[in-house]
Amino acid sequence: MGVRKRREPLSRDRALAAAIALVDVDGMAALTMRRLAADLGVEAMSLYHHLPGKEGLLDGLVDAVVAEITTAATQAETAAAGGDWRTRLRLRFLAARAVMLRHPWAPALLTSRSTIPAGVYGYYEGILATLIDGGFSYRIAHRALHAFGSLALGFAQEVFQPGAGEEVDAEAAEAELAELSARLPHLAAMVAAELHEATDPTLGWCDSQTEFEFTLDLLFDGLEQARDAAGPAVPRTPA
Amino acid sequence: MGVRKRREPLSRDRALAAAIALVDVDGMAALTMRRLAADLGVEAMSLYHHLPGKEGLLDGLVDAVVAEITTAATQAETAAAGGDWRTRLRLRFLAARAVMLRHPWAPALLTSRSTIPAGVYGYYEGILATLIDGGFSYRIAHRALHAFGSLALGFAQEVFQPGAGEEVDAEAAEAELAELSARLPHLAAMVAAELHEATDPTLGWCDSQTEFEFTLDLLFDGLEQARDAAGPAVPRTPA
DNA sequence: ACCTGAACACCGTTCAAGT
DNA sequence: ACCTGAACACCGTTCAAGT
Repeated sequence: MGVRKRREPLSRDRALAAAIALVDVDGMAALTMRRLAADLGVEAMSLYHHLPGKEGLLDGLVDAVVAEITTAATQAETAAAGGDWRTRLRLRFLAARAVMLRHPWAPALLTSRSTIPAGVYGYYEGILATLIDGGFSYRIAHRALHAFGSLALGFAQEVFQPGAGEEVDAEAAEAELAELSARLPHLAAMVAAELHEATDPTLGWCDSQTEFEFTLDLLFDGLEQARDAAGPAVPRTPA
Repeated sequence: MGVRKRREPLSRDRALAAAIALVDVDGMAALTMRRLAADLGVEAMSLYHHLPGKEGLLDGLVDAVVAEITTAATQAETAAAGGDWRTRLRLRFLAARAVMLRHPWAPALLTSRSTIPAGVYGYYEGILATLIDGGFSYRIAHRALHAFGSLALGFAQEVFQPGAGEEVDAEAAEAELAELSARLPHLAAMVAAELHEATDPTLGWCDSQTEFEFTLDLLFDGLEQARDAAGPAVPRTPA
């Protein structure tokens, strides 16, 4: 509270840390050069001495998130060293997901950038190493990377999910369901069936954690079969 | 050419059509109220009589794309009426993909919106009908929808793809590959292996169409097994 | 009713000036 | 070297005025 004291000089890292704190709380739309500067107790133009403009700031945010993912995922994988490729990748992806849950703005930002963040190459190298170690050919490992898509970075395309700002009202959900059943019978039946089994009878009935892991297993199973159908292409190094 | 003649009055549909034409050519960043108005031969403020601001304009774009997907996918599915669920869904998703290829800006826009476009409910109803007809329970069909994710709308999370603006230079690719092999051996080996088999020896060696269909098959296979493991929950209507 | 010009409150950014 | 204030060229949008 009160006047902000400026103890340490401005720096790129300090600016990025403040930017992340800002968007974590107030969202991406609140991130302006003027606002970020104000949070740092500095004038907007000072930022340009440490960051190459707004676009460079966003690149910095992406790099920071990728670094956070890499660290968390590597740590998770090494904790499971010696395990099979499935559990090692699973732990990786779930660690990445934990990072994404801390930074809800990250998926949209990551997918909006047109250039590949340099850090993801290192991240994919780790995933690839696990796959090759698991007996996959480069061909199928390559396809696996594509198949994982955003799951490898800890998030799924959530097109079918109520907006974050939308309050879920059980009564309104009930009414909407009745209206739905006439026009969209299967969708209404599905929601009704799932609501019946859910502990929390609202429209927010999708357990994204469960869905995330289910899709992961689906892909793992399929890839395992693709691997065994083709036969091992890269011989394991003798122990 | 020369002076633009204004024959028909401004309308929401005419504004949206002009907006789509604009972003198809010049990209999302070029879409401003002033620019759109100029393209329509009108003043920026006139747009507000037919659209509720910029945000409403973007919602309109989303609705238009979803409508285009729904039309194309429904048409594709009816052309395959009587086929099995896999080929019906496959044709749906590939039709949606064709729409996305026409509108490269659409994936980022779709994923950036926080509210669900109303039109997607109808689209998912169709997918769901096919799944239920294919012998799936609502439970697994629900998970299938999540597993498909953005694939159902015709696009994959392309985090691992060179930027659209980046020119691919074969010589530079070779040099980059050499640098890569020291720091990222598996990634370099994978690229080298895939380059060797590719007809077009550049860094743009990922065939996104093939990858799209591969992932689709992976998911279809997995879902089929999940269905058969659980047994049919919804009895087929007698013929 | 539909369209307009001027104006307002914001942006990101340039630039010459401070220390 | 690092920071600043004023200014510029943009935004989306409001509003009173035109027809």
